[in-house]
Amino acid sequence: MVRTRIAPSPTGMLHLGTARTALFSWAYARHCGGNFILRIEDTDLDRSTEAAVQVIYDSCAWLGLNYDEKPVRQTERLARYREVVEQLLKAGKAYHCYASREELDVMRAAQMERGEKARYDGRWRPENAAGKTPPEGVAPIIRFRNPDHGDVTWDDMVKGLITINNRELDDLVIMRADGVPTYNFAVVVDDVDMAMTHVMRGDDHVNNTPRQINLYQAMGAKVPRFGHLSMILGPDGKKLSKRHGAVSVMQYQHDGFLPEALFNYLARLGWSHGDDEKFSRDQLIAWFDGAHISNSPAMFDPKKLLWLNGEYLKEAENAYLARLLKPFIEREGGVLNDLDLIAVVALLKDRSQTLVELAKAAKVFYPAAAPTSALVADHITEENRVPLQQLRAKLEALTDWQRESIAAAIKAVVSETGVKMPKLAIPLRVILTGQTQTPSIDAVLEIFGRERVLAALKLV
RNA sequence: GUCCCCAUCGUCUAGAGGCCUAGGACAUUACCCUUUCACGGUAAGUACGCGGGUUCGAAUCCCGCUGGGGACGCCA
Repeated sequence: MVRTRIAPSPTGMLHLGTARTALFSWAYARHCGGNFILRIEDTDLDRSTEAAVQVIYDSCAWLGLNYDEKPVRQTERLARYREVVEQLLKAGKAYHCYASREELDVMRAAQMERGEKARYDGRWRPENAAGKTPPEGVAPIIRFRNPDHGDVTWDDMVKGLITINNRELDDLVIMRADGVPTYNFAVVVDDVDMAMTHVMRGDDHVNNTPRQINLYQAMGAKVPRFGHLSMILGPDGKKLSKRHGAVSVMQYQHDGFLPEALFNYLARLGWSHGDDEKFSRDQLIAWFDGAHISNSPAMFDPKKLLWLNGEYLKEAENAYLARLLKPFIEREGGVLNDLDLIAVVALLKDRSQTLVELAKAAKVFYPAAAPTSALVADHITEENRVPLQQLRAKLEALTDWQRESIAAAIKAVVSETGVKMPKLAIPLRVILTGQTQTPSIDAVLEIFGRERVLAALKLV
């Protein structure tokens, strides 16, 4: 049974990169009929917050990344990590290290200077610590005794065979002095205990993987299949980060994106299925078999996401959109009743790329929005005053207030008076909305309603 | 600096030796539609980083170079 997971740390928002990794893991599990699990990696006690945990839940829920089991929190498993550490210590596969942080900084700086890769030199390894007395009052950390020789090789789901020599690796810290495990250790213990079969994560973890494989082996556990997803880059070609702008999932909700659009975009970034650009969750599940995952980094393209969002907006159900739009309307300080909201959405959805845009465009329909008299004066000329008055009469006489009949009334005025269509439509737009650019004027009149239209035309 | 990874239009990508005078999508430009602005439709330009091999034949395989990215924490 395939089991995958996403393991974010609750230190702020859910990053787009994390979300994409989650999406791929989720899709793969779903494709295989397996399980997808959420694990909160909160071992960084200083930076983890409850609020951030909630953000992770919210982000997953918004994107529809449903998990199959109760989320696991690493801070609830501290006893288990200590238990495994004890076993490793007893087996001579881990040891206490008394080196101070300052001491290690000096060591690394010296190594870099010599042109070497910075790595722990093993000064407290059992074989080196023989004659040493641990410094007074220093609580030791615990390091994993990494093998000295040989290669670690694994067949990566996306990159193929990767081999790293143990000489490149050092003895990683697996537990802090306070008994809290570090990432590399907790991950392995958890993935073993949770029976993970496939571990997908960012490319930036490639260097951790060989050490983790050594840990799996030291624990006598089965090594899962790894898949290292290439990075998402910002427009400058560097790893996507906060300084590039919006990188948090919930920010996109706030900015008026539909979850299905972000979902689709993220799925398509670094994965492909022929020429398919727009696809549903079910299609992704059907197609996502672990192949066709790109092994080169991909730049995040906000324009394409915007386009996709526009596509999803166009095809979304009016009632669904109206519901989503309401908070955005309120944010813009507007008021529209539910009936109007649906009509407005129906009219504007294929002209907007985000809910924010849609909400802004909807402003012209707010009861409060009144044109300035100066603007009106500019557009009411001797040429169109009479036609506008005629139109008012025709509209007043209409028995139904439907777009089609309104259009017919306008056309009748055009043919009877010979005034050009724009000369009639533009002033109407201005009188009603204060803008020269709006959707089709008959549709606008319909939404405004008979009373508001007739009242406005009275001023002509 | 050391190690790891990567390399097709500006961007996301298709391409698993001949189907490629390299396809799709976003973006860009032009035209059409049109009551304005959008939507939509049609079209155009734009790419296999360089150099060596292997092969009858290479975007596809190998090597080197160049370029880019990542990692080198008691962060995850």
